Amino acid sequence: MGPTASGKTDLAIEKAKEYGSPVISCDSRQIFKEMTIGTAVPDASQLQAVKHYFIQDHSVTEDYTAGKYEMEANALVQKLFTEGDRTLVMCGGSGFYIDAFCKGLDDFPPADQALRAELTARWKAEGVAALAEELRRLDPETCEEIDLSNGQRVVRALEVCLMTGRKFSSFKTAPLRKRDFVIEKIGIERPREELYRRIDSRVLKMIEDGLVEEVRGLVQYRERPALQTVGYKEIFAWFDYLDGKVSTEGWGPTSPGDGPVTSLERAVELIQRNTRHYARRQLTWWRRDSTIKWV
RNA sequence: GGUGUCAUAGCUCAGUUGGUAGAGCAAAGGACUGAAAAUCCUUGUGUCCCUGGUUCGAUUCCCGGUGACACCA
Repeated sequence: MGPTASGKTDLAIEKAKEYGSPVISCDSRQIFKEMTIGTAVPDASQLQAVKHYFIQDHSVTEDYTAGKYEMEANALVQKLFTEGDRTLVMCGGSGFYIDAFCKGLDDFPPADQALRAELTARWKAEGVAALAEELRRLDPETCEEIDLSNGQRVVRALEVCLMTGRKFSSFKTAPLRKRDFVIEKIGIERPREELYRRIDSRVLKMIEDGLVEEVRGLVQYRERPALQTVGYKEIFAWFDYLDGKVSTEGWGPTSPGDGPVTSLERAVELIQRNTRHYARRQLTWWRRDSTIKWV
């Protein structure tokens, strides 16, 4: 594991060759087959060098989730282990997915998309406070735990309460799943300045490689969760500007204070900045995990 | 060369009827149980361009300087 642009792909392939293992990707965006340049999937020669799993094998039209990944990845790993006593290499930057794989999620029900859409619409129209109030009636314990200004969290908690007739908090009691294999976590660490330089130049490279064209081909899917992704949402916002649409509906393409994306140069700046923000969030996630060996 | 305007946080700027100042962005830290590259929370002392003057007190008013911009020659 490691923040974006830290060099995970190369290290993973090197290690996979060393152990005679495939690479099991643990990346919430490289899993989508329609996204290539903006997610920095391994290139053709890298994919040829070592067998990869969970790289571009689901469609952006699917609602892929950490829960699905936990099940699919564990099933795969069980199968690979039965084929021999071996060391397997997993590689990725999605902290939530990594934890779902390593520690498991409790038995929360998956989302009801219709209900979620309804609640999300209410969040946008009435504000989080209205939903938080309703959640307080149904599940006061959860209200004490989660950040009530976080719309996504409130929507999910409320969604589970309404779907099941049970409190969201009542699902949270199960002990962590035990895995019958040993996990060794290795994280790539780089000086912040160097990481940021790598991010900036990689974004430039993506543009050179044709990111804009890739994004243009995906406009029909822009509302899908998969496309709420750094590198895509900023270019969608630029397209909006070109089309004369200053305001954007639904998912925010950029922060409210950013203003309209008036040029490709501006889009690139925002992608670079948002990627740096993402890298910081990754590092924050991992900082509490003392079992990671940083190299 | 002349006239005018401006000079405040890394950036863009607000403000102080004279009592040493605050927003957005950046940056840093944090949260995270099926949207997670998502979503959300916290953190703002800086020679208020420099010199001198007026004043109990100047970043604020005045003189001069420097720089930027605009207009006129």
